[in-house]
This record gives sequence, C-alpha cells and structure tokens, in this order.
Amino acid sequence: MIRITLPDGTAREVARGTTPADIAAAIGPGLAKAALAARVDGELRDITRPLEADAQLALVTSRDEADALELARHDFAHILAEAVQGLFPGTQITFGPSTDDGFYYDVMAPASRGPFTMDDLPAIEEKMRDIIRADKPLRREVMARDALIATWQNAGESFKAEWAAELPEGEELSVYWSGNDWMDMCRGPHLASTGKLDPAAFKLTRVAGAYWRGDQNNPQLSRIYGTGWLNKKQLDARLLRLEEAAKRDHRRLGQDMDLFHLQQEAHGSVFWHPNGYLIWRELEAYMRRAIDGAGYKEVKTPQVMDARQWEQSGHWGKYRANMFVIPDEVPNVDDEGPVISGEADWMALKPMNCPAHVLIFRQGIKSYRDLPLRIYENGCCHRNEPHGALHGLMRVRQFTQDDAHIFCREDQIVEEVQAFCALADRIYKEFGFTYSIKLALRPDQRFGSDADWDKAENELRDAVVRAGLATPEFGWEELPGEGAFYAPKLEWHLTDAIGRTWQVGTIQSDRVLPERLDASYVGEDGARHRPVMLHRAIFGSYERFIGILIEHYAGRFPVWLAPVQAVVATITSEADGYAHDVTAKLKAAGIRVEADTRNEKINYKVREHSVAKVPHLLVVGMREAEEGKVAIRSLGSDGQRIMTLDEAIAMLSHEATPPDIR
RNA sequence: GCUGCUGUAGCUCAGUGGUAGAGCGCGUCAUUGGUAAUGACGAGGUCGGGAGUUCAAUCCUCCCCAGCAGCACCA
Repeated sequence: MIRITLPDGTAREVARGTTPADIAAAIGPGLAKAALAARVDGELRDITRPLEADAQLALVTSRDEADALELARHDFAHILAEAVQGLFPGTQITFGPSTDDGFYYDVMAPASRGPFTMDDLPAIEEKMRDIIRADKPLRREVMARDALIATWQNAGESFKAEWAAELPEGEELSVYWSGNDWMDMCRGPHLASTGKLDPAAFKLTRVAGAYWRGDQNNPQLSRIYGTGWLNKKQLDARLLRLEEAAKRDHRRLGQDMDLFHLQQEAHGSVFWHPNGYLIWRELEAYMRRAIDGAGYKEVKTPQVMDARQWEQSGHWGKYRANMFVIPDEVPNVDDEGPVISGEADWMALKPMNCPAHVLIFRQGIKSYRDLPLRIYENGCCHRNEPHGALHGLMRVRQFTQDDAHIFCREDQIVEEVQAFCALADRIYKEFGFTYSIKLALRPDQRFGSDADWDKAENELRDAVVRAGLATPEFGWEELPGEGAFYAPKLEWHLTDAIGRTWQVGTIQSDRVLPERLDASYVGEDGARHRPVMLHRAIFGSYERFIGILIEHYAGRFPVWLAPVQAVVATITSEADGYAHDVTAKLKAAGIRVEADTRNEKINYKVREHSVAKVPHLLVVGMREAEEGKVAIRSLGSDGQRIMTLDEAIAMLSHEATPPDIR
C-alpha cells in the first residue's frame, strides 16, 4: 500500500499501481469526469499513470486553466501530426510543442508533394475533428531507447530516429499511443483521450517554413500553426483579440493617417510624411529636453567613414555583411565599362554611432574631472538587414537612434546606471507604458575575463537593486547567455495597451571598445586610465518607437503628439468668418489646428475627422458665432461641450503641452 | 538569406488568352445641412519589372524585384 495525500490534507491508503483516475472516481463521479490530469508531488502527469510511491496528489481540472491549456495544446499538436500523417502518408513528423496561444507541429511533407500550404488546412482541421470525435484513448508506454530508434527507422522517420539517438544511451523513453494505430515519442503528459478536447476550440492559422532544430543549415520543414483553447468561447475571444491587434497595425494606421510610406525603391527606409514627421519632431524635442536636463551633450557625427576606421573598431571584420559599403571614387561616367573600378578604397555608412563618439572623446586630453562625459546623438544609422527581417517601422535599414555613450570611471558606473534607470522610468511612464527590466548575462562566446564579466554583471545588477527596480513587481529577471559578446545588457521591455511587450531601452557597460580605439583619460594620479563606456538608448530608434506608439495608442495619440490637434468645422458657410477667427486664435496659442469650411454636411465632417483620429473637433454654426463659443466634440466621446473660446484655448493649450513641461 | 503566398486606379479588392471593372477617395456642379457618409456628373490604370510560348499575354512558363506570414538573423 502507498499513502496519497490530497490538497485538503486528507490521506488515502491505496494499492501500489492505483492511478489518479481511480482516486478521482473514488472521490466522486463528477470529479472523475472533470479530472484532466494530475499533479504528483508538483509534477504534471497523466491521469492514467499508475502511482508507485507515497505522494502528494492534486487533480487538475479545466478550472486549473494554465495546466489545462498546456495539456490541451500539447494534445492538439499530437492530433495535428496524426491528422497530417493520416491524410498524407509518407509525411515525417518531427516536433510539436505548445505555444502562448496554441500549438504547432513541424513536419516534412513527402517528397512527392511540395511543402504544405494554407489550402491544406481545412482538410487537416476536419481530420483533427474526426480524431477528437473518435475519442481515442491516449496511452503512455515506456520503450527502451534502442528499440525506439529501430521503430522510427523502420517507419522511415529519420528525424525522430536522429532525435532519439541523441538522448542518453540506455534511457527509457516514453511514447504515447493514440488508440492503437498512431504513436509519437513524447515526455507527456497527455489527456486520457482525444475526446477530452473540444473540437470547436481550435483553428489552424498558418503554415510556414522552419528549420529542423532551428538551424538554417538543416533542411526546412513545414510548420503548421494553430491556436487552441479549452472551448469555443475562448477561441472566439482570441480571434477577436487578433482582429483588434490587426486594426492597430502601424503599417495600416500609418497609411490611413498619412504618417509615412515605404516603397520598393527604398525598401527598409521610411518616407516620413508631414503628419508623421510632426510626431517625430515632438519626440525629438521631448528627448532633447530630457537629455539636456540629465547632463548630456548633443553631437552630430559623420554618416560615412573610411573602412580603416571600421577595421579598427572591429566592425569591418565581424559585421561587414550588414554594412553598406561605398567606393571612395568618382564613378565612371561613360556609357561603356563598369561604373566602379573595384580598386578604390572602401568607405561605409555607419551601422552604429559608438566609434564616432569615441573619436570625439579622444580629441584633446581628458581628465578624470571631465568624467562622466555623456555624449548624445540622434544618430542616423544604416544596417543592411536580411530582407526577410524587414517589417514596417519595426525593423528597417535606415534608422535614427536616441543614442548616447557615457564615458566614466569604474567607480561612477553604478551611479550612472542608476540615473539612467530613473530617466527611463520617468519617460516610459509619461508615454503610459509599464515595463520590466531584464539583465542579459554573459553569452558562451565572449570577449574578456570571467573576472571582468563578474564585475560588469554585478555593477548593472547593483544599480538596479539600488534604484529599487529589481523586484518581481518590475518583472526583474536575469537571462543567462543573452548578453552581447562584449558586455552584459540591461534591457527595458515595455508592455503596451493591449499587453504585448517590446524591448526598447538598454544600457550596456563596455570595456572592449575603449580599449580597441584607445580612449583614455588622465587620473588623479597623473597616469592614463581607460574609461568605461556605457552604451544606452531609451527609444531605441525613432522609427521603431513611433511604430510602437502607433500600436500602443491605436492611432489615438495624446494631444501633444497628435499631428493635427484640433479641427474647426463649420455647419454653414455663414460661420466661415468666425471659424477662421477661432482657427487663427488657436494657432496663435500654438495649437496645430485646421479649419474645415468645406461645403459638406456636419455629419460628414464629424465622421471624417473622427476616422482621422483628430483629438478635438470644434463645431461652429451661427449659434456659436453669435455667442463667441465653440462646441467641442472630443475623440472617443459622443457628447459635445459648449465653452467660450477662451476656455477652449486654455483647455487645448494644457493638453497640447508635453507631459514633461506641463 | 530560407519556405510558402501575394503584386490590377490614390486606397480596398473583383476579373478575363482577344489591351479592364466596383466601392471609397479625387474633380466639377447643385445642395447651407446642428454631431459618424447629400445627390448628379466626370477624370483616373503600358494589370510590379524583364524574357519566353502564342496570330494575340494582365491572364500560361521562366528569371528578377518588392510586400505578407513564419523561420534564421537583430552588433
């Protein structure tokens, strides 16, 4: 007999080999039906897996949502693989985990047909529903590793065989049978049968290529994605959220609101339209106030530098593949012959600003009294990104960083990082973001001694601790292996209005580049010392930050950022004169306002400016003109507020003032 | 860069082996209307680029470019 303790503290003596399902049945038929899996000493297990020793047991039902979703999604993935193999014999299966909202499975289509496409999905979904409706029992079986490898080889499953062969020798591996006709190697756990899933709670969403084991040197498989839930209601809610996110897509809003465009001839670089560039200019002005107040000095550095400079910084050797290089010569102007001789010296567009900032630092002799020296630049950089990586404003080939480098002494690092934390905190909050801070620790491939890495990691950690931000409330987390090859990184991950996260801000302490470019200062002792260089950014890049803001605000910018802050719309042409007076006064007060005196109905004007997401619409007819008032309709509310022109100016002026100087 | 899909009017999209169509937008005219689309008329496209097949290509084939989804990459 073994002793099984339940969550309420009661214990039961049962025979060895009793399953959690047996215990659930003994407690009651309701629980027997609801129980999906078991937690045995904290470990999630099959409900039908026999108990072998004394244990703490908790039965998992759909009310334990996280566990239940994980189980369901894992099962959906297996059923997906079974369905694909049922429909397309000869397909090899590889690997299929659960994801944040569902599952995927990587399969290799038979050689006789190409990769799977979207057109295949409806048939696969239907087959999956058949398997669910058949309520096939899912049964765990333990196999010896060598026997399993042989099984996979006989079945022509070379990927599975390769995978099994890499697991430790002699180990017993579990497989799961779906009925008696299909099985997959899996650690589990699974539900007791396919019928525990809701056939209406999943949807296959897309097909894409994915490399075997994530390595681009390996064969490419078809990855079939699905979103999977416990019931249809949850699935519908998810699909609705996806639609909401699509409505916020910055590429769509950027076009609708006439903010920017992208085109083939300059792919990966942005054409900013007047409306979009107004947002940029507001952000730039905002950031200038912030860095001026924080003791930074703004600079501007060359766009193009000789390749020899990039050789010295190390970029030419390591990152040239992503750099735009330019021959330093006059091109051939004849119609005949090549445009470029191929013999000229090379120059390159800067992919980053750091070396140029070091060159500024190196001008003249710096004393320890000059430190910390904080050099800021709205630095326009070019990186030749892989074409498949480009994405709207989020990943571009030309971008402008809010980039600064703080040259300081060792003993100033913690203080500087702490000040940066405070600055970032203020700024992110002013845009309405919450954030978490992560410390990316040393990667396997790195420069520098372990002692230096210990020091660098501790400095960053200490600063965040001292700023009071290294708490679960701030999502503090350390990420082993995620650092840059030259330095650990603190990363700021913003959470936007619909809960998505974006990594934007960073600060890194770098001892490599000052060494390579021979930056030094004279210390109190009269000797030369190496400064430490802190690389830091808050927006990351203007392009990407604006993209994030568009999606965060869903295009409804706060008044201070809105390209057009107010429109004065007339009801009849008799009010045109008054409308122009109102517009002129608002302009004089610094409001970005436009008059709409077109010969259109007020309904039409309300609709058009609402769709354009103008924050305030000032409606004026004869009534307002006679009384010297305006009727304000604000975006997001149906009603109107009647107020005097002076009151309106005061309100708009207040809202149009950036939050940092309000 | 890899796999798949897509590229037709400013935008969203339909369509066909015999050189194209809708809605919105734009222009003109009429309408002066009180809070999410007034009506009529009109203009607008070498159907992403190149080559091939064909009597004939926007449509079929091949190559290239760009976009989209994912993968890989992101100093």
